[in-house]
Amino acid sequence: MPTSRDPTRYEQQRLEAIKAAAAEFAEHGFHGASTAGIARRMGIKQGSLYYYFKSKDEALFEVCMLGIRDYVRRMEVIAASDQPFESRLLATVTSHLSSYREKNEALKVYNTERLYLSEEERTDLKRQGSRYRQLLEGIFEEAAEMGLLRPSVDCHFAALSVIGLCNAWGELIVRDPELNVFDLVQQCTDLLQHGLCAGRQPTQHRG
Amino acid sequence: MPTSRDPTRYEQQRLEAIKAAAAEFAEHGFHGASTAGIARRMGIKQGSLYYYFKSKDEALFEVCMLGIRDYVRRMEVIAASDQPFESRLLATVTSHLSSYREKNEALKVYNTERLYLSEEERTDLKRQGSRYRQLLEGIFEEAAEMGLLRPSVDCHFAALSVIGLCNAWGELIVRDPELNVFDLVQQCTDLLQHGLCAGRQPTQHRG
DNA sequence: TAATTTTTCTATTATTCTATAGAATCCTGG
DNA sequence: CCAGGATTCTATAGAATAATAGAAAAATTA
Repeated sequence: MPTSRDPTRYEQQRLEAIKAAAAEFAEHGFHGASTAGIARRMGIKQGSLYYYFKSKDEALFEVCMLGIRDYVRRMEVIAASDQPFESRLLATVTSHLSSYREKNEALKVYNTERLYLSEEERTDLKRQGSRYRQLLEGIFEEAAEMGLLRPSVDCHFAALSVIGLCNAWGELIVRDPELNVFDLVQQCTDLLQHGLCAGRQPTQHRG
Repeated sequence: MPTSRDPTRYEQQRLEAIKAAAAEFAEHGFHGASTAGIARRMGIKQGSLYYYFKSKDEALFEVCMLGIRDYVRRMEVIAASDQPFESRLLATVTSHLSSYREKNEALKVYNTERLYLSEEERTDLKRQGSRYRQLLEGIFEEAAEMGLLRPSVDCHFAALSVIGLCNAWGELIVRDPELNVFDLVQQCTDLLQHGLCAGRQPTQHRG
């Protein structure tokens, strides 16, 4: 007997279904994927899937949610920490790229397929995505106030560039299992650091 | 009567068909797009499309080819020019981002849908894509030899990062018509320049 | 204008796939 | 073992859509 807050078998299986859907959507895209394929990955029949999902759309929504949830959560932690800017940037890139190596197909699906959801379904997701960006942007703003960034750098631009660069490498990581994520994290962080930060001397420039 | 090398009406219309397919694939993805939708954009009926394409797959292939052809061509020009490194980097970013603003939906389709093509069809495209990357990598290698890059920077990584960053911003450019591409080009180039290049003093280091 | 070629249309086939309904099976507690 | 609920299966309805064939229309040439 499961105690009051163990996951039900239903809940467990539903999670399996979401993961199976994530894999299928990541491989074939939402429209190219079939419910039969998802079911096959779970070892059940196509019709049985509808015990866990109301529709294929709902499956996509759940996959996207799964993809972004942890991702945002980790950023919450990084943003809330009192580490210096450089460490936070490193942590952000590490978290982001590791997500992809951990076969987080759901994150890839979130990135590439979410726009096929209905307007309403997307607003929920947008909240999460925006939160991520804002947290990251906040980190840059703090750094900017401390004079750590070059004055010409726009924080909004910086945040989106970090996300964009990491997603681009993420796609490559998913496709090529040989890629060394550790090296990549170093190189990306290095690129961003030099690209965004002021030189060695903190440029104690004050208007 | 068209002279010996004017485009035939057939060729013109076929190009229209490819563009219509590009728009449809860009909006709905390859599998989500319908041949009826492509035909509607051209103002013809669904069945008539097959006068120009053997199959939907062929349409995708042609769209991808259209997307990457000019793109590579422009890089050929940039790579062959004798301008200094900084100008070439700027030109690369400008060319890349402008492609997206010019509603080059085909390039977006190339980026996101090409993996749904058959193995053989993809090899043709891969040649083009690799060429682009190699040309860009070559530019970085030249710069490295001249000591313009920080020694820790890997040229392969640099090239892929430029492409990745530009594609990421490209997606945003396509979705948001308000975005000022000119500003963006500046900011991206700035980020890359500082991120990859050695400091002001060209580090006249010689082994 | 008549003949011929090019282009488009209509109608249809064949297939695929989502979603549903109800039967069958499995599991659990009594 | 039995009863009742949870889970999965089979079968199918219903819709969408890629691709084909042959007729029709439009354009071109003689």
